[in-house]
Amino acid sequence: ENLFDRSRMAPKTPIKNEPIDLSKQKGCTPERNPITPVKIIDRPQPDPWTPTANLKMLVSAASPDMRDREKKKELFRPIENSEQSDTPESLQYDIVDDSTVDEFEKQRPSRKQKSLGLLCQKFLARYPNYPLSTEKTTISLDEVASILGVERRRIYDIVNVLESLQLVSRVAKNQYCWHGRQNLSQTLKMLQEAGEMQYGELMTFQHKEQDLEYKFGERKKETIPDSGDKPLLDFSEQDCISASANSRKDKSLRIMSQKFVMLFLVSKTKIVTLDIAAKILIEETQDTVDHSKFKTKVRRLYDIANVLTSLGLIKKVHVTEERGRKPAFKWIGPVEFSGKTDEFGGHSPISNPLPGTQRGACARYQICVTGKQRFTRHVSFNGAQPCERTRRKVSSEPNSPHQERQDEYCSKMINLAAVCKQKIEEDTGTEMILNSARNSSITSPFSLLPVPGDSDFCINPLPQPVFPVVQAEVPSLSLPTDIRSQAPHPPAASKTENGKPTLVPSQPFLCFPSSSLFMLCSGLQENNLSETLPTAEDKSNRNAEAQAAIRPAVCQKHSFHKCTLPSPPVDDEEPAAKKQIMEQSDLPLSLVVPKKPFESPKAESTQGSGCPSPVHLGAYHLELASPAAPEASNKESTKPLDCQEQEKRSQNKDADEPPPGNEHTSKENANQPVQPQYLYVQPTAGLNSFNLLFSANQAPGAISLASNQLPSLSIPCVMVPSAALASFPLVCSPSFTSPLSPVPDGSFSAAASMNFSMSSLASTTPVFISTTALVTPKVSPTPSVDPQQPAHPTLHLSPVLARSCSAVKLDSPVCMGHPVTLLKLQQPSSAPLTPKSIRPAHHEAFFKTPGSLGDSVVWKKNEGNQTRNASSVQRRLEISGTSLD
DNA sequence: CACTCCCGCCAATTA
DNA sequence: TAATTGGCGGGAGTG
Repeated sequence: ENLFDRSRMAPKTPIKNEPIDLSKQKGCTPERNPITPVKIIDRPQPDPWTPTANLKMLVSAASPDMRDREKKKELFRPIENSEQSDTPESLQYDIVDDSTVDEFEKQRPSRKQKSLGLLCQKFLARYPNYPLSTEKTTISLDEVASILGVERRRIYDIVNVLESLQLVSRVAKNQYCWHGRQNLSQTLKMLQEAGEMQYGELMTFQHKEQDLEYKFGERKKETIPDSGDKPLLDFSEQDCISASANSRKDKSLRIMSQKFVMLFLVSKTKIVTLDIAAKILIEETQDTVDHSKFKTKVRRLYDIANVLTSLGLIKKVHVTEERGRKPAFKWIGPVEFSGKTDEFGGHSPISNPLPGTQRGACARYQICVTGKQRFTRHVSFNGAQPCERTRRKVSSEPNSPHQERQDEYCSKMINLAAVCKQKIEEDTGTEMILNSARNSSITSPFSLLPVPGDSDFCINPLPQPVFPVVQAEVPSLSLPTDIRSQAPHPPAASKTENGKPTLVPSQPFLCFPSSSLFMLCSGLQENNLSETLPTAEDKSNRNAEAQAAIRPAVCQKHSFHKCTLPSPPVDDEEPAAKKQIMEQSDLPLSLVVPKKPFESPKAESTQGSGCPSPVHLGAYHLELASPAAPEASNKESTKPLDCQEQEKRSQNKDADEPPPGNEHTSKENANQPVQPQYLYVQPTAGLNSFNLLFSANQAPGAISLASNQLPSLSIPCVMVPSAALASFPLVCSPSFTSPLSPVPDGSFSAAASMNFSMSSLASTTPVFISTTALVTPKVSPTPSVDPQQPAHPTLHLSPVLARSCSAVKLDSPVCMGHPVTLLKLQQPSSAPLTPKSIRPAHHEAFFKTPGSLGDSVVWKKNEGNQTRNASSVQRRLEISGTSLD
């Protein structure tokens, strides 16, 4: 509406106003830092048009500033008027015309005219929704305040909310940078994910407020330790600035705004009543529940709601309940964030390389979970060092071997993934997946794994056993040492698709924006990590050979779809067309087929997936590679595994393994230890910071072809911020780490299902996930193996996951990051930790918030938040939870 | 009267 | 110390 009006208005508005209007509209243009445009007209009439105005004038008279403002207001009016005239239907404006202005009475700005919402509209009208990426529009608070004729205080209200959605960011003292809605979708996605973590369960029951409240109450208890106000996502952090700034009290308005939005995104009904929102927000805060607090909260919510309404994200509605009708707001903004291309387009700041570069200190994390979902986060480290470090490494190591190996692994992983997908599809049914995908609520936050929810993931059933390999081409961009170069991949990849369309017609695996995915398979179980590493390298060498084998990976369209372009950083964006293409078939992902021949070549690649992000792997890449390599390094792993085989294996293992959770224990009894496989995803442009490691092991198991059961899928994955990697060589150690545990594999598989907690992600802290405690490279043998072992001392996260994983948070809560978060995947065997674990995770869990909530209680959470988060995540992951079924 | 939510005091933060 | 930010809640406008 605004636009509409504006367009009309623009012409109309008198030149004088121009500074204002013009700038706004066209404004996209360059920064509009109009020096101080305002003055222009003003001087003119001081007369107050309304009595009130007079009073104000008098009152404020004291300060010259006020006077100016008043003047400004006057100036502003014309604009307002014009709007009105344009849109008569709209609110009632007393003022019809400038002429009318004369009359004070009429004019007297009604309260509505001064409403924050209207003010916000005016504010928004000044800036383009989708400013050119190249142009940075800066907003001067003073200027805006004067132009709009309001006090700065009001502008803060608006800006704070906008900032929470990243429509603007504060760059300096009175200066804000206008981003427009470019990132809105991403931001919303993030919030959604975060919200799911936090409120997912609650929202499930949202329709029943009572339930909600009830749950909330429960949750409250659980979460007490919660980080509290800390913003789940402190977008502001993206700006490095924030790092230091975090300190600031809490920016409640911003945080509240984010939380409020989260509630909508998580809510199935998309309707949130004010009182519930207020209660939730208050409780989280742990504030006393006193009535005054509540009232205050509600006031704030109105403020926020007004702004959001202006943004067209929500609208006011009323819900009637027994008690009567309550004010509520309905989300009318985008519900699904598939990552619209435009949104993610390179334009988006996030994708934009600049941010990264600009802020040396900040590491940016972008994760494209399912292709659809992409999570971006900027993390700021204490120093810039991390970044540099990373770079250095990258530059320093161009090693191909690792990559190659990775490729192999990747291929395996891919296969697994494919299988998993299939499974998922089978289990869940594509439709469901899609649906779920649509519902933001369903999607699991941060889960890297393909979640049933995600459409992206849809897997096509592989008629045949999965093949190990598929390789996707890696975009040149991606790795300096391009894998491709190392190993010539047969163009075949595409062929693979062609050839075996059946296999993977649409399996989407994971879509990563990043250019490359690596799958690492480690074979072994037996090797210690340390050993592994070396081996991996060795293998890497081998890889070259293997590479020959590699096939081009096929990307599934579906998966890609969602992936769309993650607007990767700048560096190399490929033309859109190209991108698309990539999506379909070439993914940046490079999947390497394991050398081993197992099986059929066909396998599939389908997955592929990747999102095309072009981009720079650069520094990260190297880092990743190195670390990954080690993991990958299992000799065994090298072999390509047949998907099926793997599955079977896994299944077998599962079966073997006592872990309670596994429902789907495979029928097959092969006891082979599963080789741990990892899928390594390089952080490409899109992913910048995140490295993902997936353990293939489980996947296979998880995915039992035979079984339709969802649960089967568990893919272990680890996300690690590149930075983290830099610091830490390996992130994940699946079971293999310990030769100790033969079982481990199984366990690992169990572990496979991963959950990420938002918090963890959010936090700068790197996350480590391992079946065994990662921390110590050496794994304690015992733990893993022993099925009977009691739960680890570590916390149990979610009931579901718990069995498979325990997350431990070393340090601080999410935001802060420094501390490393460990997620320990418990080995299945050991898993039995908690009774909970026993419970099998069901697919459903994904879709629904499990009643697990209750279970959640179990958590031990040292750290409320993370724990909590983890749990929620885990729940989602459940699916993956191999062992489960 | 219940909703809304404007207004601006004033404390916390910054510059 | 001055300026900027922004929490907060009184209380007024609306319906």
